[in-house]
Amino acid sequence: MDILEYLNPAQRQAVEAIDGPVLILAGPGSGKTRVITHRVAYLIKTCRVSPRRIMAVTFTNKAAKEMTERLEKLVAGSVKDITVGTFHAICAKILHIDGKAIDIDPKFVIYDDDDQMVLVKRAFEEQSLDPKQVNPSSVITAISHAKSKMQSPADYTKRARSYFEEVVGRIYERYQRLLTESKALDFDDLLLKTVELFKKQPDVLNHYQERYLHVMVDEFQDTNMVQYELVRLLSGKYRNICVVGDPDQSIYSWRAADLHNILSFEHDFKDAKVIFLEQNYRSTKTILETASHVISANQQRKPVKLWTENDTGEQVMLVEAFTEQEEAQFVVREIERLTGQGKFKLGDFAVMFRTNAQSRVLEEVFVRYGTPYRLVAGTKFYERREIKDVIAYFRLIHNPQDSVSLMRVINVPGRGIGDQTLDKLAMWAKSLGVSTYEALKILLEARQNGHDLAYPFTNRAADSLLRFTAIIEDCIKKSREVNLIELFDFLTESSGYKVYTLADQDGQERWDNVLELRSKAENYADLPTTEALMAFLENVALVSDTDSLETAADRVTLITLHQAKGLEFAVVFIVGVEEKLLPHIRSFDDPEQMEEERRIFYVGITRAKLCVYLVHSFRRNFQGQSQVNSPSRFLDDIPKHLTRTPGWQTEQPAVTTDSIYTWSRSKIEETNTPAPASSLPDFKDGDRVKHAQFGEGVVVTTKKSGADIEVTVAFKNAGLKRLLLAYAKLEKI
DNA sequence: CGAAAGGCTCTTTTT
DNA sequence: GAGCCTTTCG
Repeated sequence: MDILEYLNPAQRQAVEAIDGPVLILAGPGSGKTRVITHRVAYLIKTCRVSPRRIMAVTFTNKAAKEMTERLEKLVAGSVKDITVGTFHAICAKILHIDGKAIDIDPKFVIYDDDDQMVLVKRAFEEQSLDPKQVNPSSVITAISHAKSKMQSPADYTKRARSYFEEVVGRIYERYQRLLTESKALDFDDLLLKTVELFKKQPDVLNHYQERYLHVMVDEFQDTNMVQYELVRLLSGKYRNICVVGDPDQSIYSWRAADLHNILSFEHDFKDAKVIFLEQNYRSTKTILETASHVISANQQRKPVKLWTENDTGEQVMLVEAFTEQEEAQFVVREIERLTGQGKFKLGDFAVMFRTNAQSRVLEEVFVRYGTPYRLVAGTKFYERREIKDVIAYFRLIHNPQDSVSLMRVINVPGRGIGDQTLDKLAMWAKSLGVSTYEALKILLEARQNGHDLAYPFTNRAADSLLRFTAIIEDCIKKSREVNLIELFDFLTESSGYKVYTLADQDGQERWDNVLELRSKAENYADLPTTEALMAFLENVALVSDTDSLETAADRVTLITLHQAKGLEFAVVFIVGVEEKLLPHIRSFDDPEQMEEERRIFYVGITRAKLCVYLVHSFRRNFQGQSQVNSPSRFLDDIPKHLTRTPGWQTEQPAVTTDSIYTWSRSKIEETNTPAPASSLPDFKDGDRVKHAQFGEGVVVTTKKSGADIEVTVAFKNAGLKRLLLAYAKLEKI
């Protein structure tokens, strides 16, 4: 097979440019992944580079997985030797092996954002700070951004200029100490410590530089400063670094991603070859043109000229719904209509939204209509309580210093260990100058040896603590004797967790989840248990289960715009294309954020191959309260000739007065063919009526409107509405 | 100590 | 509307 076959000239150039730094600017649908995978294949097959000496870094696990799968088809036997993974996974591996050189215990655990929150709140408490005055999650964000910029707590504090920053500095410092005490690293630390390792230990760096002759980075526009520093260090020796990105698809600035890294790259590697991939193979001309108009309104960007040989295709459909229910209903019905014509199957459709909260209504309506769907990242497996509990037990066995896990499970199932006891235990441990778990062990040993020991809690509390400690100690002992699965079973039995879970209302379901975790652990049963435990814990920390979404089933995909990046669908619905939602309200006072919102919208549009529906709703429930949203400003950037609206919509444009809703388009509610007006019951002023949605009310006025009759009704609960009889299904009562 | 109820805030995107 | 926290009561 010729690796260069079927590549266009620019793609081919990108594949063949293997010496020295390369920057590939790849528009949506331009065959980016194809270029990377073929480049790897070219290196291995044509240039005879050992697969061991190639690293391909991705941003998400999903991307890593896809790359592996596609490489499988090109260089089957070699795939296992290529280093393919996310920044975080690769760094975790490096730190497990070489972290000792900068005092990182190989038994470190990885803290996710929940764990982070626990520590930050603990830091708040210790500093007597009120979480209501300073928002802990904004502190976490600030800490994360500081880490992304490689600022230590001291660095940060030095620069603190406001009260908030001063608080962040204090919390950051304490938080970091708590992490160290727990022998834990957060996500940012994985990157930061690896950079630190490389900088402080030149021989370690040298080893990795020697090994990785070729380094490739996907989604480069999403890298932050640490990540960029990391690849810069790694490729510092041979300088065979190839980064692929698209500044217009940079949508992760909130995670400190910095699209300026692309500029820095050109600056740091002045001899870099720059290759543009501009031919789009995915979308129709209309879709590509629409997307180009949307993104062109951004000021902070270089103009690019995307083009395609694909058909012109259909116009983009602009739809206004009344409520989010109607919005969802329109989507489902349209999908039904299109699949009914036999042109599409359900798997061809995606419904995209800005915020996860929007998915609920969609789900409800999909369920009501019986339309199969898959919700990407609904309730995540690893976020379930029972899963987190069991993992916490394992983390504790692996690393008893892990205070977050200890506190999580010490009283789960209930052992009569309450806040009082825990407070006293913490104080006691502090006075002894040991960690909480060490204090527990001291207690256990004293009891076993019959020593007297002064402790500040009651004997009953001490007994409870000892029972717990004995369980963990037993598990630790067991972990030296049995494999991971046997340990799993021993743990869930001896801790009482199995009985505790099954006793619950939906206990069977929760226990089934635990068993699913157990089946994941089976992958590690052949390894020595200590090693297995480490690999298992690393995997559950870094791999979210959205990454392993089955795509085989023929279902409609419900997905956030962020998660949709990198995917493609025949037909794309973007819902909630409204001010305050897309652009999101949080971006209103920041032009840079606003540009990012536009890029998010751009990413959504460019996912579509054939059709795009942009749907907004006149009214939407937000925090229980209904609010009126106007169509997104981004829609103004789309030339009219590229769009159309559904027939029913142009007949009766929405009219609003005094912020009172005046005209319902509930026609999509029940029937597409309204009953003839003549057969409608007559309503006159004062009639009491009932409406499916609005409830009971009284007719205020009636008036002829074309073939139909418009009735204004004062509803008891929903206020004044003007309704068309043909559609509104009013009942006399 | 723990369960239950009530009150509060806050809602972007995720490795 | 949900999740989190605090309060209250047994």
